[in-house]
Amino acid sequence: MTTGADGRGLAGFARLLADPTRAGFCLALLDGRAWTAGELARAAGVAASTASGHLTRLVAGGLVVEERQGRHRYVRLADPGVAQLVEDLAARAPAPAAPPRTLRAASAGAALAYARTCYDHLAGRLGVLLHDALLDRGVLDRTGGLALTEAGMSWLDRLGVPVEPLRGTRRPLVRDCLDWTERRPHLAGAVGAALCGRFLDLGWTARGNGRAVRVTPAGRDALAEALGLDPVLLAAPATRVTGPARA
Amino acid sequence: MTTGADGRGLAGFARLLADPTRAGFCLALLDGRAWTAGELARAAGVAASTASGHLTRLVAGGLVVEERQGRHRYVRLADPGVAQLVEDLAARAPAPAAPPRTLRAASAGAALAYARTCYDHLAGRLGVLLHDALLDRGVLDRTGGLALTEAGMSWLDRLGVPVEPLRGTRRPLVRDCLDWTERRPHLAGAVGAALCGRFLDLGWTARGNGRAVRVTPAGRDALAEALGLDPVLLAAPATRVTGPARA
DNA sequence: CGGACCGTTCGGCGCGGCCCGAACCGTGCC
DNA sequence: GGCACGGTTCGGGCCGCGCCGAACGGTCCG
Repeated sequence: MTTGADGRGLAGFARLLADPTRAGFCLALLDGRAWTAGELARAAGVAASTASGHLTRLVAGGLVVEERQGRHRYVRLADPGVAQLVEDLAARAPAPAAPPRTLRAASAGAALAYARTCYDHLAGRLGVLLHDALLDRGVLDRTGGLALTEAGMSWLDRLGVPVEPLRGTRRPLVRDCLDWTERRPHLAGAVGAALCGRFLDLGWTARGNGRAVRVTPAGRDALAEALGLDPVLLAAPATRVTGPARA
Repeated sequence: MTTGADGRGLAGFARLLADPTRAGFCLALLDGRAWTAGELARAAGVAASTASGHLTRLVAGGLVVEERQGRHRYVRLADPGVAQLVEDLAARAPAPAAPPRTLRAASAGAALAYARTCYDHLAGRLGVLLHDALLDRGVLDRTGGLALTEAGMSWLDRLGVPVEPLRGTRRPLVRDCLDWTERRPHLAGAVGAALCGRFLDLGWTARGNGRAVRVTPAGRDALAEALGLDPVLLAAPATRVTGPARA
């Protein structure tokens, strides 16, 4: 019943994340997509055989689920709870001693700081902007905990995101998620995920490389309209020089 | 900024919990109290020298803070966030293969299943009962996320738990915490912690061994009154052999 | 002042697990 | 059919680290 009065269960579970390679896998999977075993191996810089073993352990431990298609082994985080766990742990982990910032990392960082997915919802400046706008519009309410208002439910409905189907799950409708780059909360939970998906479906946003997200030209005006914001606020990140990142 | 694109930071942090002894320390510290190094060593069944090294690592990693008094080294979890992290991880960890239930563990388990602290708030049947009663009384509201109502704030005020001082912190006022034994949510967050402390201050509850909590005779009537419940519901755990099967 | 007690440091031992390369299997494509 | 490719399995090497006991230092107390 209680999951082990001694620490063996907890330790065994934590050990899954206690290896740099496995931890790197999980961080990569935070983009919410399914990766193949080989992609993860290359991204982590280990041999395919090594990656294979790690994935088997992660699957056995319930952190990750796999789906075999032909000769590929697709793998993704088991559920949003796992994603949150990884985020929480990573947020507390001290930065690994003088991160060797390459130029590429820095410019990728700029795109990520502007907008990215946090597992399955929006993060970065865009995520925080969304969160703030929803508070301003009365979609969310914060007197005594974060909650979705009545007005918010019809707002979502008009956007094509009916709330009722989201209720069934054990997942909270709305939840705070502390933004790494902004150090302020953005919107997570079932509604946060549904909104992120809806924006992609509508073509208001599109995925960039990795976890990066960009706002499409059409999305810029539509989002501003829906949120009651000035479109200027949704301008792309500063590195306009090279044009928007490739889709 | 982002805490390490590679997994080294995360892995190093997770490794703190990846050892059964250190994990056991953290689980013990979930009672919210400060333990001495020796107490933890005995509880975990390791030599004092071993425990000393582990504690040094936990402190360096920020999971635990220490306070030296004379020849004692007192240690406790660094903050509620760490406690939540440990709880979340432990809840996901699979039970460690055939837990050797001793008689003593079983009877201690009964007390714990009735009422215990979950770091700094109430858990167990009592914690879930509290949570449900607060929903019934309209102190909490669950339409669209867990939130504290206006009525709830004045209810807390009458109880001697002013809400305003709780707002300053980054901690959410109210938060769900999944109960290990009941498999249903109980109340965590700043309000959950304040209530737990207030009940102890008022003498309505008292600490037992470890994380166990009991309701005092006076507290039984006072709690029932405050929550609008039948005092019978607050009866002690089933020393009464065939109590209702614990859900 | 001397003894009891708590905690730390150090040396040494042994296990576990992380890594790779090589060989093998199955799938998909030309 | 034959080749390219993704993934897995196996064996071997290596390093990290968790454990203990012994010795030492600091604190409290009689």
